[in-house]
Amino acid sequence: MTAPAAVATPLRVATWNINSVRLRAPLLRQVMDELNPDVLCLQETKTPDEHFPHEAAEALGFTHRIITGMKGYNGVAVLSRLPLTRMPDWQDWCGKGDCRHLGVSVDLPGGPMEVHNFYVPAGGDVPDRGANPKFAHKLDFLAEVTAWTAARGPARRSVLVGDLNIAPMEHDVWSHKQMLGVVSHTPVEVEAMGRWIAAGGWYDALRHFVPADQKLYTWWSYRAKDWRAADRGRRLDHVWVSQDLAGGLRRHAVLKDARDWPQTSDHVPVLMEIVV
DNA sequence: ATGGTCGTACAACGA
Repeated sequence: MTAPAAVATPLRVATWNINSVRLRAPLLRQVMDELNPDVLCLQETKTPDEHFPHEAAEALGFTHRIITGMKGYNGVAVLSRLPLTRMPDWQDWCGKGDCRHLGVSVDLPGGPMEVHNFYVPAGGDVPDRGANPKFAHKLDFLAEVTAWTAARGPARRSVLVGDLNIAPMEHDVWSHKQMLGVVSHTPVEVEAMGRWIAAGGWYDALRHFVPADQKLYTWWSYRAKDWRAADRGRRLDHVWVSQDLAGGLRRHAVLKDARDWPQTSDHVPVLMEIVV
């Protein structure tokens, strides 16, 4: 007689571009109340490691934390209820030392699972490599990450989340036609993202739940008078899973109401529940 | 067609 299979408990992974972790640490309580993630990946923490609000994270049950931050810009963090190990093959993308990626291993009963937390360069305003060094940096970053991904081979027991600053599909933006020349939705960026996702054999977990013909956004500009009425959003934040985890996808949530919180980020938290 | 708002850190830059 065989032993009964272990009961699979879904893991809850969330991602949020928090746009300053020091300013918005109090909002993490609301993220926990609404989404209750086991692993929370943050981008744009904008904080040197010595000033990270560890106490606030600890108080929410995130006893394991791996962070990489710098003064004023960028910065990513992985907060977890489960033990984490930083992955050894850290890359300094484009040689800039700008704290845009953490790869961690999460200690789970069924074996370790990789979590990659990315903050891809926004790319500035002009979608021209020659005229705009920030756009060149974005494309170079994507090319480097894609080459690294291809060299590692297809992802297994892995999740990739973050602010990837690209809205690849027609209904990831409010107007495909009007956005074709706007950085985040240009064909050259969308193609670069396509090469990245193919290189890792990644699976777009949010679009597993929301059909391609339905609008799906995770970001709304601060500049709109009434962001909800205008609803000119973009899907800049992503959750990708390795093919072997696609069958374990159980539920997603895009916490749109967070966009109305007092002094909130222009991105909203996104949750994925996965049996691993 | 343009300007619109944030955060960091104190002028200007990045988004």
